[in-house]
Parts: sequence; C-alpha cells; structure tokens
Amino acid sequence: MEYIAWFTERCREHKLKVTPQRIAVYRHLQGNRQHPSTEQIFREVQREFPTMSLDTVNRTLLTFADIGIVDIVEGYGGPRRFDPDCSPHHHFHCLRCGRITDFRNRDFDRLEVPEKIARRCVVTGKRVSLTGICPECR
Amino acid sequence: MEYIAWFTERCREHKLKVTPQRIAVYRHLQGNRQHPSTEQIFREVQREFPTMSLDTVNRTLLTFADIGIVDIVEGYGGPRRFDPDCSPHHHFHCLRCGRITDFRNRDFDRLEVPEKIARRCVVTGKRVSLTGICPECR
DNA sequence: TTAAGTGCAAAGGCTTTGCGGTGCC
DNA sequence: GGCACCGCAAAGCCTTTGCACTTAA
Repeated sequence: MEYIAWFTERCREHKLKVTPQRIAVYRHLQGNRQHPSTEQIFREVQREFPTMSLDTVNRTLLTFADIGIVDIVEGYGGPRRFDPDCSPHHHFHCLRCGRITDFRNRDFDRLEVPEKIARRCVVTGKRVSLTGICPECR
Repeated sequence: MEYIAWFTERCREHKLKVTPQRIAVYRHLQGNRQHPSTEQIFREVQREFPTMSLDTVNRTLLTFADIGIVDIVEGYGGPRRFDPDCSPHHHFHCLRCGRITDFRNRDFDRLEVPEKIARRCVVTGKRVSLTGICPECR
C-alpha cells in the first residue's frame, strides 16, 4: 500500500488535489501490465465507485501522463493506452488482437540517441516498438 | 517514373486492380518524408483529381499497408499516418506539433529481437520510437 | 473560501461500413 | 461480363469541450 503515499507525494509536487477518483484510478493502474485503455480502467473502477464518469477517468489519465507518472503507449490504431511502468522497457504489439507485451533488453537500453537528433531535439522517451502476431493469434 | 512500373507489379502480385486513384495516391506518397495522414494525401491528390473521395484515399492507404508497400506509423494520438519508406529506419515524434523525423542507426538495426519474443511471436516490424520536442517547438 | 476537480451532455474528429453505380481485367 | 473498386452518406468509436455543481486544501 505504500504506493499511495508515493502517489500522494507526486500529486502534491504538482499541486494536484488528491481526490478519491484519482486514487482509485491510480490504484487500478498501478501494477497493471495490460496497458489498459481508458475504457478498461473505467470498467474496473466503476465496480467500486459507480458514480464515476468515463470522462473523469480519461482526464485523470491524461493528467497522470502530464506529470509523468504514467506513459501514453505508442499505438497502431484503437483507443489510447496507458502504462504505469515508466522505467525503460519495450513493447511488442500484436496487430491482430491488440495485446501489448513488455520486454526488456539491456542492449537496446544502452544505445545512445543519435547525435543528429540529440543535438537538436529534447528527447523525453525512447522505446523499441515491435509489431507482429502474438502466440495466441497465430 | 519507374516507380509506377514497380507499383503496378506489386498490385498485380496481389491481384489488385491498377486504378487511376491508386496510382495517384501512390504517386503522392512515394518519396514523401512527411509521414502524411489520409487527409493530407487527400488534399494533394484532390487538386488534380477533384472527384476523388477522402474515403477512397483512406481505403487505398489501408490496402497499401496490407500488401506491405507502405507502413502505418506508430502514433501518439491524432490521425493515422503513413510511411512509404519500408526500409529499416526510426522515428522521432514531436509531441507538441506532431512532426515525425526519420533517422537511421546501424546499431539499432543490428540488435536482434530478444529470444523471449522471437521464439513465440511472428515479428514483422521493429522500430525505435523517440518522443520529445523538436527544434521548431522548443 | 476558492480554485481545482467532477459529472453530464453535446460536439468534434477520424475511421469504418453499407450500398448502388462504375470501370478495370 | 464479372468482380473489384469507387463515391457517397451514415453510423460508429473515441476524445474533447463547456458548463454548473462539488470538494479538497
């Protein structure tokens, strides 16, 4: 449960109010490896919080992305998806079912952003995106 | 102009009819480094082909993606974007203006897909996706 | 107290679908 | 001539926006 303290701290840092809705959204996101969409988070949160609107979930997730406690996942169509794991890792996207699988790879992580880009741009994210067909869909 | 012969060949290969609309779309896509959206291609093509519908452009682009002569670019919101360059290269996405800049990097290209993924999935695409702010937007 | 946050509802943007007419092979 | 393709229009999906009410600080 100590993630709640951590979460509260991040909100305070960014002068965000710690509302029950925000806590509920973060609780369902935290530890979730499914890269859920707004809709999916909404359905889960709604079970124990029936008055919450989809719209609030959506705005909450965007706010979380703004303050850097979740990532917006690169996508290939379909609804926007979120990732509570902001540490360096990479994604495999199944183009048939939409499933996103995490993987880690030190060699990828170690590669530097090319000079050509680093010199001119502010780079805030770096990720390898693999696409294809997952075992379940073959 | 020899790309038209090449394009025609790819269509034949996949039993697609070579229509004026398809040729027009491919002509505007070919060599385009802007990763255009359906809308952008539509506006260009429309100038010399005023009866063409946005819808046809969209379906045409999806068909091209199906047969592998264009890539659908990984995205962070906004309309779907297409890339006629199917050779190995990578993208920097400006999160403010949406511009996508190509870059190439041999070291990235050389890295193997991790065993864990390669063993289980059919991997058809591999790309590094950088995000941040471009020089014009800083 | 009050600025930020929430819920609702409507609007907006983009994509997909269905269908009758058209034209490439 | 037949089937794939096109254009149009409507529907669908998801996201964004505006506004009045509520609430955390």
